[in-house]
Amino acid sequence: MRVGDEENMQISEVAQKFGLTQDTLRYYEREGLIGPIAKGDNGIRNYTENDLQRIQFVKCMRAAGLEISFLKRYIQLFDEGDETIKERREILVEQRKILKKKLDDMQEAYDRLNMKIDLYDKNILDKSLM
Amino acid sequence: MRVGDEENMQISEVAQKFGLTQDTLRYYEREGLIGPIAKGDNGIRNYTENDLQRIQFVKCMRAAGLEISFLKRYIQLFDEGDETIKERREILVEQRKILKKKLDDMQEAYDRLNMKIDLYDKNILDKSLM
DNA sequence: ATATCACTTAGAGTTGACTTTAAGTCAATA
DNA sequence: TATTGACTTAAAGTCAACTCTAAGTGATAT
Repeated sequence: MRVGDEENMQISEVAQKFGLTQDTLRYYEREGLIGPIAKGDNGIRNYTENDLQRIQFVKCMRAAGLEISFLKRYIQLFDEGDETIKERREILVEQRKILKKKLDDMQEAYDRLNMKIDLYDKNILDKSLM
Repeated sequence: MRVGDEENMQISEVAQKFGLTQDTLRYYEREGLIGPIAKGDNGIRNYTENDLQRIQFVKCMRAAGLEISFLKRYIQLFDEGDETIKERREILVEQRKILKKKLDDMQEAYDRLNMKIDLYDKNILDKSLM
């Protein structure tokens, strides 16, 4: 184990923990979604607890389909401090709206799939209808 | 108006009706998701009621993020007739599972956005947390 | 008749989000 | 000491799903 940084993780461990690839983690950093991650004398990334929290946030939002560009903007504002609070709130509300629409669309498709499967189970299929 | 086909629609009308572009409709057809759409003597597509139902199905599923390749496969099986019923049901169940996972991920992100916005409204922001 | 408009095709280009490649450093083990 | 493994970089490549371009046809309006 590396001495003097028992609490920090390196990229392979972080990738493992979140089910992301190392490439993706470096890509997110390049794009300004996380970090910049501090590096040791050897040039190797050392992820802090705070870094991990941001990655968790990004992962959750990406899993929901929020765009890299939005996350980039939000995190940028976040790091700029308190004077951006109003704008941050606004873009969160905007994203929530987009997400809500997608959730509704997906729920509709989900219900439709359920009904469809139900019809398959009951052997009552309309040959003209998908 | 075109004579003898009052009940059918041409591509611009269909595009309008579903909020898709003409390019997308032709692309879906090329990929085997809909049609092949019958064409008049002039070579222009004439969408039937049945075509519209399939487009509606495809649109719903695509809005939920189901892949073109799955839709292509499903529709292919559908057109092959009754001996594919078992397989069709199986792939529907598989897609439902994928969709459920996405719905859950999105619900999680949605809840998180809601909580976040709530904190912004109450002015209780933790400076270290996204 | 000439221009405009809606359509047609094949094929090339775009976008977002990774993912891979090539070439290299460094530390630990056989 | 040599090789293995984990890391580093910049840049090119990939993939899905469109989206656009170029070149053309055929019907209708001026």
